[in-house]
Amino acid sequence: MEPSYFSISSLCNQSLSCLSRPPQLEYTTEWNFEENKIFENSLAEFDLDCPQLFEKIAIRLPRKTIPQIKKHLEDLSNDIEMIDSGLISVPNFNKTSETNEKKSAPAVERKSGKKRRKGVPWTSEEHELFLRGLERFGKGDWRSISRQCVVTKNPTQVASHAQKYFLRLQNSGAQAQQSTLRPSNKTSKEALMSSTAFATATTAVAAASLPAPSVASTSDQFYDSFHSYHCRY
DNA sequence: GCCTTGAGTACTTAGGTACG
DNA sequence: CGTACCTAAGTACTCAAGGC
Repeated sequence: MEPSYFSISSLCNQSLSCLSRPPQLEYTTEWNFEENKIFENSLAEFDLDCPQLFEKIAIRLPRKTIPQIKKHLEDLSNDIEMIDSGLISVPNFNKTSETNEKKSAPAVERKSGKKRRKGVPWTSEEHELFLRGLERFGKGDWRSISRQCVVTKNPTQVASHAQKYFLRLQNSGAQAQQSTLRPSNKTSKEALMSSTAFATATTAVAAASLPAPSVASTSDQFYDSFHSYHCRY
């Protein structure tokens, strides 16, 4: 039985009572990048059991109705479940990776005479799958994450990516911590981003420190990781 | 516009550990 | 004991910023 990250029915049954919301703009059914980002950030910020979750998100997404937001969350949940259950395959980036390697990642001659392939940047999709794998299998099970989630990367690559990822989280956490001690010229928005990054980073690092696979316990940990990463991209 | 430099990131490798 | 895997540390590369 695969873990369900959130119970849609319980969420949908939550009270729809009145929270103040700005006057509606023109509603759109398409979700653009910015809206998705706001949506993800909101999920990272609010607990999924939070009362009036959808109303709070809707305040941030004036061009979306509450039913649209519910549907979007449901779609996201379905995607995760279908990937987890193997009903749908993870998007295969092998072809593009190969293409990219040929285009921009030629083998590089090393001092030792061996050839070293130039690095292929991780896409946001790959990192999202990595985070889902991390949530599902826990820190350390890079083989499972590679085979079942990030199929475009081998276990060594996944491990390497994870290593730098957690290092980055720690660094950003330390920086954010410093920024709270030593005020800077940052704008309030930037300061907010730093504090958010610190909060999410520390949570993600804490989650990652748990023995595998118990890390896959709460959806907020998943979204903390998800959120902190997407702040970067 | 070109060069230098430093930060960021992907990749490699050596050492350690768990398992059959 | 051999194999497979993970971790930590180091290496190589890209790119943006700054100086000239």
